[in-house]
Amino acid sequence: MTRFLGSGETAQSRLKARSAMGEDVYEVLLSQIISLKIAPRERISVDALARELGVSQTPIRAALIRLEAEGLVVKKHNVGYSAAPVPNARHFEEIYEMRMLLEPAAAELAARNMTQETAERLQEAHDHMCELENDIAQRNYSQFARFDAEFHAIIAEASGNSLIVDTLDRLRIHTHLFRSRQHFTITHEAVSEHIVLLDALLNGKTEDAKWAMADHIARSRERIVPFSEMDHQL
Amino acid sequence: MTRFLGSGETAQSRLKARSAMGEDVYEVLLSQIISLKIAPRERISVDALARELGVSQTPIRAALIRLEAEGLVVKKHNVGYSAAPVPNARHFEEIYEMRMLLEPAAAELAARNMTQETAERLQEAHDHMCELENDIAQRNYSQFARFDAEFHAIIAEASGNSLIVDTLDRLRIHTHLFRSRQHFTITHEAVSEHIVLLDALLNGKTEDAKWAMADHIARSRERIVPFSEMDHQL
DNA sequence: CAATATCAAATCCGATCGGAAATGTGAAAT
DNA sequence: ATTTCACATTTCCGATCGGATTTGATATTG
Repeated sequence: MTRFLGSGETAQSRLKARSAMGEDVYEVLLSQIISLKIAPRERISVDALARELGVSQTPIRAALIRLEAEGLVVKKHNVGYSAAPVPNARHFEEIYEMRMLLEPAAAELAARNMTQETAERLQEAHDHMCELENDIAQRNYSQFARFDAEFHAIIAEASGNSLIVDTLDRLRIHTHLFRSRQHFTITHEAVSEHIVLLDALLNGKTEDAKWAMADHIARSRERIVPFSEMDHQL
Repeated sequence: MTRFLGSGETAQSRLKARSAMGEDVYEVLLSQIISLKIAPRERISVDALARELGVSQTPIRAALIRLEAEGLVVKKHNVGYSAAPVPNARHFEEIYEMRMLLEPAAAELAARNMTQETAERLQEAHDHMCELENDIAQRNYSQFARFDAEFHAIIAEASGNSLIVDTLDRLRIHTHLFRSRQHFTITHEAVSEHIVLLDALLNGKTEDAKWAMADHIARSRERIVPFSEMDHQL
C-alpha cells in the first residue's frame, strides 16, 4: 500500500494538491458560508470565485452543486447561485421539531451502546466546555459552539445509525447558521443540562438519557426562540 | 414578462430543450437507478453516458454529483462513479429505525393539520391501492408501490415540516431500492393497516394516528426482514 | 507455471472556449 | 418625468481539449 517516498515529501504534497481540488473548493466555500463571510442571499459568481481561488470554473461548479443538494446554496437557472437565505421562524421550528424526534432517540441508543472510548470522548468534550464556561468573559462562544456540536455529534455516532448521523450533521449546520446571527448563548444552563445527560449516558440509563436529551433540546430551543420573533426577511 | 411568440412554438420547444439538460440527465439517471436498469455496484462511465445520451460530459457530471450527495451513487477519486451497492441488513435496519422515528410523528402532525384537500388525496391513493389489491393476479406490484409511496408522501407533506418531507423522500428511494429486489409484498395486510391509519388521520385522532403508523411501519419491516437474512454481498 | 513488470487503453478531472439568457445602463420619446 | 426600447455587460451552461491516473493485458523471468 505505502509507497517508498525518498524525496516523497514534495511528491505527496503535489499528490495531495492534485488529489481533490473540487473537495478543497467545497470545504473553502462551506467554511465561508458557515462563518458568514458569504452573507445569506449573497450572490456567488462562478468565475469570480474561479479567479479568486485560482482554479477553473469546473471544480467551483462541482462544489456548488454539492452545496445546493445540502440546502446551503440555492440555484436559479441561467441566473446563478446564491447563499441560502437566513432561515425564518418557521424553518427554525422545523429544525427543532426534527431534532426533538432524532436526538433523544440517538441518546437512548447511545446509552445502550456506550463504550469506553465513546465515554472518554464525551467526557473530554464536556470538560472543554466546562473550562470555557469560566473564561466566559472572553466571549469564546464559537469555541463553545464547536465543542457543543462535537458533544452532540459523538452521541449521534454512538447511536450506531449512520442515517441519523448524516441527518443530524445537516441539521447542525443549519442550526449553526441560525445561531450565528445571535451568538449569545446561555452556556451555564447548557452545561448543567449536559451533566445530567452525561450521567445517564455513562451509566446506561437509557430512558433517562432520552428524557435528558429531549429536555436539553427543548430548553435550547426556548433559549433562542424569543429572539427570532422579529422576522423582517420574507 | 411574457414575450410575444408568433412562431413561438418552436422557440418554446427549443427553449425547453435548452432550459435544463442537466436536470433531464439527472431524472433519466435517477429512473435508471431505481428501476435497476443500472444494477447496484455497476460502474457508470461518464463519457459512455455522454455518447449514449448525446450530450457532453458536463451535465453528466453535474447529475452524478447530485446523485452522490443523495447517496444513490458512490464516487472513487480518479476511478469513477458506480451505482450504490445493495443495502445490507444493517442498512436496512437503519432505514427502518429512522422511519420509526419520523413517520409516526409525521402522522400525528398530519392528523392535527388535516385539511379537506389532503383528506381527499389520501382517500384517493387508498382507493387506488384497494382496486389494485383485487387485480393482484396481475402482479401489479410496481403500481401498488407507487401509490403506497404517494400515500406516505402525502402524510409527510401534511405534517407541515419540509425537513421531514425531504428526509422521508430520501429514505423512500432507498427503501424502494431495497424492496425492488424482492418485489413480492403482502399487500392485503398493508391495505388493512392503511384503513386503520386513514380512519385516525381523517378523524383527528392524533394519538391513534401515531400509533397506527408505528404499527404499520413495524409490520412492514417484519414483512421484509426475513428475506434480508441472506446477505451474500458483504 | 506462477508472479511480476511493463505497456496500452480507458477514464477521470481540471481548463478553456463559445453561445445564450438575463440583468443593468442609458437614451429617446410621449 | 416616466416609460420603453435597445444595447452592452455579466454570467451561466454545455462542449471540447489535454494531462494524469488507474486498470487491464501482455510478455518476460525465476
